[in-house]
Amino acid sequence: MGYWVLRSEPDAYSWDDLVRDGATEWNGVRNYTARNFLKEMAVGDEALFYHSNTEKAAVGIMAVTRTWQPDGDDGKWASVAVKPVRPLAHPVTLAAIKAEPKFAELMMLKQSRLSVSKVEPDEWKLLLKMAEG
DNA sequence: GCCAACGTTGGC
DNA sequence: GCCAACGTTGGC
Repeated sequence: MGYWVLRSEPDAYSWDDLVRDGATEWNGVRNYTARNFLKEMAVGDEALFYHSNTEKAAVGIMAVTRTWQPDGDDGKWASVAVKPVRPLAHPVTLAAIKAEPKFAELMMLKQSRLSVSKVEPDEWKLLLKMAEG
């Protein structure tokens, strides 16, 4: 089971949009590192939906429902299908993540511009604890 | 193949 | 609105 963070500007596509849609194709990623992570995703992997820019907080949990398929015409890019699992009881803000020493190695902090990043299992547990504990 | 210039992104 | 980080592009 893999764990991920998927970032989106809520003005462009938000958690509420995903809940309304019931599922979505996570496409439009145009960064090779992020693309490679999309290709690693397996059905059943879980991902936090992070609202960048205006909100700067993780707000919900998604599940991967289909592995990658080509995105765009040139065959270089990839997208996966996701669905909402549940909202977080308490959104986990970027400030809270930064304040926790155990997240020193968290990829979304170390590579702050990456729209798709990986989460280690122990990091995932702690994130959920902060969100729901 | 290297590296400077440039564009984009995201946080503040 | 600004700036830092970083990926991409283009000239050599």
